Formats: sequence, C-alpha cells, structure tokens
Amino acid sequence: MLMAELADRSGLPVATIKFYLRSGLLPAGRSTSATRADYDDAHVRRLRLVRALTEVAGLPLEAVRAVLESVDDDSLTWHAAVGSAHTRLSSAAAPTSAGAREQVRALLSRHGWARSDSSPHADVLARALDALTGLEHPVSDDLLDVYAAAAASIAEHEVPSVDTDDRVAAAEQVVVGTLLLEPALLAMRRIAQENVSARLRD
Amino acid sequence: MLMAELADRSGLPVATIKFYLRSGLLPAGRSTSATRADYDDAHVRRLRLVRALTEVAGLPLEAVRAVLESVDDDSLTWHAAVGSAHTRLSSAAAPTSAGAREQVRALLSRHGWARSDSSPHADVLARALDALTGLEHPVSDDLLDVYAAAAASIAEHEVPSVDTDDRVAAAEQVVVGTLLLEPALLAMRRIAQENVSARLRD
DNA sequence: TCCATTGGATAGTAAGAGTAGCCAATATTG
DNA sequence: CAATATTGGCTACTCTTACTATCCAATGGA
Repeated sequence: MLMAELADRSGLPVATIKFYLRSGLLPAGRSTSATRADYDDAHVRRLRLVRALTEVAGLPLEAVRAVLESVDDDSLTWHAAVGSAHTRLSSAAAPTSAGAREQVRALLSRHGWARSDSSPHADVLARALDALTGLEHPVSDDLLDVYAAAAASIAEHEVPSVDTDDRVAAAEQVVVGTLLLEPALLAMRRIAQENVSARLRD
Repeated sequence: MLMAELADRSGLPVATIKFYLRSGLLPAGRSTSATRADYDDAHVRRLRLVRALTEVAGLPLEAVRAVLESVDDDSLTWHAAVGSAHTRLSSAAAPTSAGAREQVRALLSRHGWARSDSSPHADVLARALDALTGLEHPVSDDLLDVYAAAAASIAEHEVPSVDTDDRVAAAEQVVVGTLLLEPALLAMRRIAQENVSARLRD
C-alpha cells in the first residue's frame, strides 16, 4: 500500500507518519521507485503500537523507540528483551538514601527477588520511598509486603501465559501486556480505593 | 523566612519558586513590605510535595495544581477530595468501544464496584482494553479479575490506615500515598515479572 | 548612606511532538 | 501522450510545558 492508504488505515496524518519514519519509529517501506514506497500490514500494526504506547501508556517517543528496538532485536531471548526494554525505559537515576535502598533490599530478599537488587526498578522504588519519607509519610514494611504480594500474584498469572514459540511475537506480547496494562492496574487500584473508603465511611 | 532561605531549604532556584508562585502551585508568603514576604515551613513542605509529585509521580504541573486545590479545599470531605483529585487528573476522554465498556462494567459489578461505573478510571480501563484488543492481544476476564483482586487487596490494607481526624492532613496523606506509591507498585510488578519469568525459563 | 536583596513583571530558552510547505520525480488518467 | 495528482525527502515552522534570566524600583540591614 501507498502512504495515503497507510495514513488512512492508521488514522494518522501523512505528516505524522513521515515524522515517525524520520524518528526511526516506523521502518521504511519497500521503495519501488524514487517517489514511491510500499507499506504493508506490519506498518499499520506498528503505527497502532506506537500510538497505544504514547496515548495509553503515556510513554515519550524516545522510550517507545527503545522498546521497539528491543522487540525487533532477534539477538535477545524474549526474556532478555523484556529486561532490556525495562532498563532502557528508566530515567536517569536520582540519588536515593541508604535507608531507602536498604528497605528495598530487604523487601526483595523477603520475596525471593534478590536477583533484581540492582535493577533500575529497585531505584524507582527507593526514590518513591524516599519521597514519601521526606513528606513525613514513611511506608511500613508491612504495606510494602502487601504491594509486593499483589505484584507477585499478577506476575504469576500472566507470565506463564506468554506464548514462547515465536520470539518476536512473544516480546511484543510482553511489552504490550506490561506497558498497556499499567494504566489499567492503576485505574483499578483507584477504583478499589474509592469503593473501600466509601464502604468504610458512607 | 525570606525567599533566599526558602530557596535554600527546598533546594530549588529562586526563579523556579517564583514561577511556582505565579502558577498558583505555592501560596504567597505573608507580605511584610512592598519588597519582602515571609515564608514558613508549610511553604517548604509544599515545595517538597510539588517536586515529589512531578519527579516521582510524573505529574504535569497542571495536574499538580488540581491535586493541591483538592487537598486545600476544606469544603470537601477527605473522601470527596480524593475523588475530586482523581477526577481532575484524568485526561480528556478518548472514545472507547462499547465492547470494552461492557467488559469494564461486568468487571466492576463482579467486584462490587458498580458505583464506579461512570468514574473516569473506568474510562482509562476501557481505553487500555481497547488498545490491547486493537493490537490483537485481548485481555481475558480471568486476567482482569486477577488484577482487580490485587488492587482490592492493596486498597483493603491501606485505606483503613488513614487518619481521619485532621481532614487536610488526611487528604494529603491519601493523595501522596495514592500518587507516590503508583510508580512503586509498577516497579514491583516489573520486578515480579522478571523474577517469575527467570524462574520459569532459566 | 549605600549596596545587596526582594517582589513583580516580562522575555527568553530548551525539549518534545508534531505540522506545514516546497520540490523534483513519478504515476495515473483523460 | 500530456496534464494533473501524489510521493518521498527535506527544511522550517508551531505549540506546549517547564523552567531561566533580566530588569527595575523599593527596601532593609551594615
């Protein structure tokens, strides 16, 4: 298909698609002449993925590009691809206090997740704990355990259901499932909060 | 204290504090003369809160302002304040499919959360489901139930622990707990995923 | 008294995410 | 086959967000 049809089928303006091409978010079409290139369904899918990642998951284009590279990289196992995508997503580390880092270390060790001690996600966690402590709302280990148990139960249920035959498809499935379900999880937590507090106080 | 000390104690440049004053993110100090105003610890706390909300929770300043207004608004019960803060946070609704809306409605009803049927969070949820379906990774009701159960268990544990005596403090506690623990929850989910998938495949 | 600081206002900057316009080279269609 | 419409490729412009930087006249402390 030609550019016009790609724009049509993806619902995006031609100028935006050109911009995504320039930014390396969309692979070039098969060029059939100096002024024409041929796009296919993979391009339509890719555009849908980019929009879902920006609009639903709220990722900046830079992060989208990193995620897509990981998905496309055949040299990674699907598991490594996920790790790589995760790592590339994390923003530059801000300094965290030793106390918060220790609280995180202890948490990970209690849940058998010690292997993630140096993961960028551990830093994100430590920074959140630091911020809460700085605002005089320290987080107890008990509450952290509740969160960790909730996270564990989610992971137990969704990770095993990933199809492991087609690596690229699996990587996409993981990336999409991880990133697009994040806002869903947060929305459910807020809904649960509303309902629990209503039940307790109305 | 004077502006210079406020800048010093908050670690922010004077220019940034002035900008926050102009933007309505920080209440003006008690003005003691045409060229002097007096700031106190509440101002320092407020600045810390603003930075935590932007840097840790990733909120745009516009959302921070909405959250702060809700916290400050004495006419709201603390529960209403949370709802209001939540509502103001949600971005303009993009259209969602009838199918996704129905899936969300059924989910909420299964979990006794029907009162949140028209909550903006329900729209967020529907949009995420639509995006996943559009990418050919539809989400099963079973998986949604796992997410909902995880969200419920978190809410059950943290909502009752809110101190209900001081409304403003309670509102701040809820807002801060809700928003700053979001990245923490997502980080734990990713860590759990890494560990579960490593356990399954290494 | 005098010089650094402040509040208040205006203007400038940098990154992020598009948008828009131009042009020469094709396609398509009459 | 000629006229018209579309491309690809390029450059430049725009809009928003979140600051930064200046300026200035009025103070306040040494």
